[in-house]
Amino acid sequence: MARPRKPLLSTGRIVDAARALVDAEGLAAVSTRRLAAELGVSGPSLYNHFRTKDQILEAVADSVSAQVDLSMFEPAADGTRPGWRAALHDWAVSYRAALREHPNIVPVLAQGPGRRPAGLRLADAVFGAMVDAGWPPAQATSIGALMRYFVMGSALGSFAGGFVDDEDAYDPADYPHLGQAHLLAERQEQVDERAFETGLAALLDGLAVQYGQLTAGTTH
Amino acid sequence: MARPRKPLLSTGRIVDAARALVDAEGLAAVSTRRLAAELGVSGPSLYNHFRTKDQILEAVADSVSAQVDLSMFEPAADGTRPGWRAALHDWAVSYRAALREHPNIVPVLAQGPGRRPAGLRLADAVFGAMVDAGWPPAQATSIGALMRYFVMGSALGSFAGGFVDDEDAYDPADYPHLGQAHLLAERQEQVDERAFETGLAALLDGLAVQYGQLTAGTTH
DNA sequence: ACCTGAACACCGTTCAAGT
DNA sequence: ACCTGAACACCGTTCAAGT
Repeated sequence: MARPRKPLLSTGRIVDAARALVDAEGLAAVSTRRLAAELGVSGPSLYNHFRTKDQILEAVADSVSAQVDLSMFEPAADGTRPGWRAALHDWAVSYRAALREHPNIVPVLAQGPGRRPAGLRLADAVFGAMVDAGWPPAQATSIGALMRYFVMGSALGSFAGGFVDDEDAYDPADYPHLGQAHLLAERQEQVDERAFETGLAALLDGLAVQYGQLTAGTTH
Repeated sequence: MARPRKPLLSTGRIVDAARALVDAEGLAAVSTRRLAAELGVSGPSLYNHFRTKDQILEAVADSVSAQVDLSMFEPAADGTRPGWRAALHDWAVSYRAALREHPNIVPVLAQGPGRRPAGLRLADAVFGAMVDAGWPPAQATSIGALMRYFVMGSALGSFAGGFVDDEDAYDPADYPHLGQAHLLAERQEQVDERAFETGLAALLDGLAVQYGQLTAGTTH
């Protein structure tokens, strides 16, 4: 067949298949030929729907950004809003959870929103909410950036999983304090979860101090 | 020539050339053939010194980890030590500075220390210093992890540089708060620097609160 | 031990040809 | 408009052959 009466492919089908492949086998497993085979077509067919392979991966990244809950930045039905601290906390948790469901695409996401709509919506929501809460624009920008650093860093790779699960790798003569490091790998999830919550709480506590100084500065 | 009397290659020369290539043209530009050409040999020659291309990149990553200053975790000549907060601050600044000199290798570094000696030395130093400062081991682990999240996230990609430098990309109807976002790209360095310092200060302030509660708990 | 060229099984992308 | 196979210029890696 050369051209079917109904298109075999669509951008949506390609993105779904690419995301499944990335999740199952990693970024390196995604080749245009492999992805096309998964979709039952030949490799060059994809180029009718995307200009490059990179744009397919960008679309996968954006589909993951789109999963992040942003509702905490909107006023509730009764017109009230959660405080900026609570909103920021819940957003960071949702953000990290979305990335951890698709960890292999995080390096692509980490390149910034660029022109990806879901990434831009996310940046718009957090910046707008911080400004509305009384943060000066420059500080609101910093908050968007530093939260991103922390969430991306925590999702990019497991801290605990970065250590090999082999006691012999940690010679006490070379690394006197890593005697238990080989245990990290098996408690990966707990270790990373706890570090994330600890860091997030510290970050928000520290920002609250700065916010207090801000208000103090305004009053006199 | 088949085999020269003096080896043409060494692991050191290969790593230096690979790091230069990564810095100049990015990870994607590193192919075994290209790297070999840069070194004046044929592609397969590299396999006499490294088992895979990935191991070459790991070695480059470790050579960057080795640049991170760890001296703030050691006792000074007079036996005194900086406090854990000051040490952590200076370490984070040095860590980020080292990564920002070689941003293209950060995704490799972000996979964790694995068996890379400089990466393990770094993890050993910060964990040991936190325990010596009185943090319980589990919390010292969290601190190592959360500092890594933040530094890696801040080095992995510029926040500001992630936005395109094109006013038309930010339709006010879609992104009501991103009217100035196109200006971020040109102030990239300042914006990221400021966000990093703001976040680092917040993180350390927040940890200081937790440290205070720790001591309070011990006394009664 | 350390280099070479040839070879294998892949890549991303372009393009003319088909309907 | 949307698919195909053929082709181009690449990949990482293996291996027998050379000294």
